[in-house]
Amino acid sequence: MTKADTAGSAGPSKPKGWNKEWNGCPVRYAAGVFGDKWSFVLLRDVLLHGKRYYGEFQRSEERISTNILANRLAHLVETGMLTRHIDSTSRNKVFYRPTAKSRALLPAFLGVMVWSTEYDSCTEAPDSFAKAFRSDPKGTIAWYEAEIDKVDAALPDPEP
Amino acid sequence: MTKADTAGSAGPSKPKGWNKEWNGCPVRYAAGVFGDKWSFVLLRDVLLHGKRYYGEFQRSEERISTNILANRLAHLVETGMLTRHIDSTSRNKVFYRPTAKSRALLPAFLGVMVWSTEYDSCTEAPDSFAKAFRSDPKGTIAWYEAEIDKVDAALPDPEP
DNA sequence: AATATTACTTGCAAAATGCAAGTGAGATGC
DNA sequence: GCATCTCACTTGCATTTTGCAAGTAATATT
Repeated sequence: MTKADTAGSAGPSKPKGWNKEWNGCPVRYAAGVFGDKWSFVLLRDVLLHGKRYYGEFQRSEERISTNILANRLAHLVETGMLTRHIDSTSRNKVFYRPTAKSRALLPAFLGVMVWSTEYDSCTEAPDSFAKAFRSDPKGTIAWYEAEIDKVDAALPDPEP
Repeated sequence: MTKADTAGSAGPSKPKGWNKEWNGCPVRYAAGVFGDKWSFVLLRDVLLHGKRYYGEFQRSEERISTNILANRLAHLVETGMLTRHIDSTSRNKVFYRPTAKSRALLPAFLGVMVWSTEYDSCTEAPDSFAKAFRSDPKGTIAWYEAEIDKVDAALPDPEP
């Protein structure tokens, strides 16, 4: 068994309620896919911060522990939010790419950010962001989509 | 000490990372406020299903256990998403009302629902919902806002 | 006065999380 | 060709959170 095949084979089990019965209702479904702190933060890293490599996620400022990171990445792959690839230029590295499904979350995600900048008194997001999104949501979404495309275009050929 | 004063005084402690350091970044802030299964589902009940009373939340189909329910309601009150009131017509009952802050989440919330209806193959949401939101987001939001107003208008005079 | 409701609280077992220390495959240096 | 390093996880164990069942106190009902 190679290292690349073992991902998600062990470690902590999934959070409660992340089973087949936890869908049907759209809110419940969403909660099952990204309704926990770490999945949410990882999606941010992928969609907004251009992070793709395991090591990049690990180094992000929230300091997720490595077993939870592995578990959540596997969960996001399982739920079709990310795809996992071996870096062809350095076969011991792995990267994760957002899928159409996770990219389709961008509008809602940005909506949440606008809400946060309005209600978090210590927000670090510039006022210009909320302003831009409110005056031209489609344009703002398109800008983020383009950024994602740029990041993915710079990645090596995905191996599997 | 009266019963009405004891809410949130004990029970399980808050989930990790729900402290003062977990803000700044808008995504982290949002995760701190409603980035867990139960808070998310409770907000759905309040914003979309017109639920207001402790007993109503308890009876909703996900069967939240009563200690977690009390804990999450207290958390949502603390974070300014809900206000807690004693029912003046039956002083052993308590209801919770959405604030401007939680109502401001409606657009993002509905965006998430549209996403779910698109990607959950067993979604129970009608196709008409996503269609309506996509063709007229503002109108759809306004409709839900009006529903919330109706529910709140039917409530007894809030006591404290 | 007795019983029922309602909104929680408490105790305990089960599960998830966090941390530190592995492990094994592939890259790198010499 | 072998030691060393990097990288992506895994494992074990202590701590924390969750879930369940059984209270409890205040108010309402009969």
